[in-house]
Amino acid sequence: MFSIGELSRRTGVKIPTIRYYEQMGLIAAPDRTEGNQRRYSKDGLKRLSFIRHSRELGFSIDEIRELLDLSAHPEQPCNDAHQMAARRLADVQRRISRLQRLERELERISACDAHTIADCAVIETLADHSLCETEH
Amino acid sequence: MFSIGELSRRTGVKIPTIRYYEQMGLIAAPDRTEGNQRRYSKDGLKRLSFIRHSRELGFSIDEIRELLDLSAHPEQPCNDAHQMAARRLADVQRRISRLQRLERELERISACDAHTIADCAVIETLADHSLCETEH
DNA sequence: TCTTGAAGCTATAGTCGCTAGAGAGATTAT
DNA sequence: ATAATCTCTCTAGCGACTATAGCTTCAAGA
Repeated sequence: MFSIGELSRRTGVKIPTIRYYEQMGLIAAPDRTEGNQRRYSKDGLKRLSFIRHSRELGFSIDEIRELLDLSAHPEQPCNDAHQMAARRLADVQRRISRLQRLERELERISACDAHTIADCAVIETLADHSLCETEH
Repeated sequence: MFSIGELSRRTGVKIPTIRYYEQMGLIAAPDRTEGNQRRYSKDGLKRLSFIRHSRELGFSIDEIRELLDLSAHPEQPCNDAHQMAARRLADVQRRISRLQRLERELERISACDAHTIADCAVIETLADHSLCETEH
């Protein structure tokens, strides 16, 4: 049995966030002590780890809810789960290539060595979109 | 002179977002028609393009405010602007490498070809963090 | 000139995923 | 017993928008 602080330490999820997840229905309301404090079981710990990990991978709260529903029916086909992972993957890849374009442009901007704003590339480049290497 | 809709079309910034920027003090309140509708000048267009472009590069509203302040004083040194670009760049690079780790993990997850949830990698992998290749 | 339909106005509330604070009560260690 | 630390609920705030309702104005055609 863990207190909420203990659970927080073990999962790396902040205390208010745990309570928020409970409110959102992602985790069940746990048993309470006589003094009304939450006490979590190993199961609660596992579920929260699942959630944390999924969030880190970029799944939204709603998607995690779906995944949790899926995992509650282990006899069913896992197509849905795979589709979700594939969507996540595609999204992550899109974000990567977008960021790489930004990286190139910021590198270009940073390379300038003018001494006053008047002839400095940062403002110039940001002001005039047509100067960009790539569209975004 | 552009209407707000025209400005929106030309910059790709949505109408409510333009009004929001005005409220936040990022763009000046423009002149109005007799009937109280906003009318923008070329300058307004330029400024909004600057803002849009900066947002796309990941600058926050506050950072953009700073950049706009800087550009209003072109006689000053541009160190600040460069520092901001450099910070942005470092941040973008961090985000890229983080996403690349997620990409690898999601690829691994998606590669599974089980037929039911019970022996499917998605849920498994998400549930047990220790299975991850890398820490995150 | 009149009419009609698109576009614009303000104000308010909602989104997502938390995070922070106040003020009270519970638990734990000494 | 007491002090220090945790935890409780409730409310409000964050950033950067987005949506809605109910109204007014504009521009183009008849």
